[in-house]
Amino acid sequence: MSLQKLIGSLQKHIALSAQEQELLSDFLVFKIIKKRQFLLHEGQIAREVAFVVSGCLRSYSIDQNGFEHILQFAPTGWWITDMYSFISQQQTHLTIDALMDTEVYLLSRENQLILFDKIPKLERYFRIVTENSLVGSRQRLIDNLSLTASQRYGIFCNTYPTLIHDIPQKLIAAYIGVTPEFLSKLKNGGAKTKKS
Amino acid sequence: MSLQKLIGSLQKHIALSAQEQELLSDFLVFKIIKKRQFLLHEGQIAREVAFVVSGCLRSYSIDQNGFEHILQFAPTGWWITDMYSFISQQQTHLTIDALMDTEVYLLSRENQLILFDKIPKLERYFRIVTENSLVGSRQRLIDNLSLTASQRYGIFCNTYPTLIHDIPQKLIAAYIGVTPEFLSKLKNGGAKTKKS
DNA sequence: CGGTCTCTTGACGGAGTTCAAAGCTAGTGG
DNA sequence: CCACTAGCTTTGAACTCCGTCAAGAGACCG
Repeated sequence: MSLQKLIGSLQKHIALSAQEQELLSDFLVFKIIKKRQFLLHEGQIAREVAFVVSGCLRSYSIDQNGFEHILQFAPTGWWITDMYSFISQQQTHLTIDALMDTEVYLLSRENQLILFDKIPKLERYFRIVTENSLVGSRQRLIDNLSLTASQRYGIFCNTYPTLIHDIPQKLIAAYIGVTPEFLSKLKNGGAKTKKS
Repeated sequence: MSLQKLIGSLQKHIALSAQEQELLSDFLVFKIIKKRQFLLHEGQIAREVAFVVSGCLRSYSIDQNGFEHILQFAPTGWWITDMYSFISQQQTHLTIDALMDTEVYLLSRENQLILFDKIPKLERYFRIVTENSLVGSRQRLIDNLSLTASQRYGIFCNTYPTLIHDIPQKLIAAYIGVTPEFLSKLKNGGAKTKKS
């Protein structure tokens, strides 16, 4: 059953008894999000964090000129939410939608905090997951400050090898921080040597 | 005593008994880092996380062209380390040094993990601190993808109002992601209208 | 097939960089 | 307390990377 994917992720960091797994599953909600459907819309409150069992979600913000900037892709095995809205229960500035039909388990912040008291090991698990997310976010910040668009594209290909051929190229551009036109020129016209 | 600053930060999120405070303090090391001295050098391992009691630290990476990119400033009340190296105990690519004489409490990863078992509330505290750091890091990523250098300078002034006049301008440039020359032009020559 | 969305390509423009030089500030030593 | 040096800031001109705008060429879906 698909719940095993989530349990498998947990077992990498903590050991849960059968009873604890049972208790946890009572707090989860299974949901299918069809391609192009939304899990979270700007202005709403992120009441839940989602664990992706299959498919792929993305979170992004829309700037004042209407351009999308992708914060995170979440393929199988990843957690995704707007952490700001999730922990403060204030309105989100992000949007989360599905790039393809996607199965998720949802855990509400309310239930998460209850579980932290009932099963302290779960608080440990999420502490570790959050630490790792912070490492990734900080690394991406450094990459954006230090590297050229071309180098960032290379890193994207290494980070999300399964996605490269499965999603529109304009989404990759919105992730690495360039326009779709420029990414296209990077991949094709790439060698723009001045003619001799 | 300066330990009260740290306890005060903890009490914002959790309640510690006198015994627990005592136990915690046995695991902390107080240290003074003079201006320009290093807390962490590229190639070392970040064995500790630091809580700043007074003064200010910064963490930064050096790119292949020798340019510094500042990830974080840590004035009074902030925690700082290289989270990647701290949790993996692998070699760091970051450097942490002091912008002025700075007092810190150091907590080693080893001791932190012991404390998480002895005082689960501390794991909660660091879970919350890490969640908040993640929110800040993700927001900065969005800002770097969406905003102009001028707008990012404005945000810096709001985020670190106490630092603006206390640190060299080139450090602000290295934080917002422009050259010192360009930041200078932003502040002065600012209105570069084409002559009529 | 037709329409919409995506990808490509090119000419032009602009935000930010590079390099260089000169003025300023601040720390250091006598 | 002054002098000297080293680093910081400013300013300018040339340049680069990447964005903008526009038009055409696929690619997907009903």
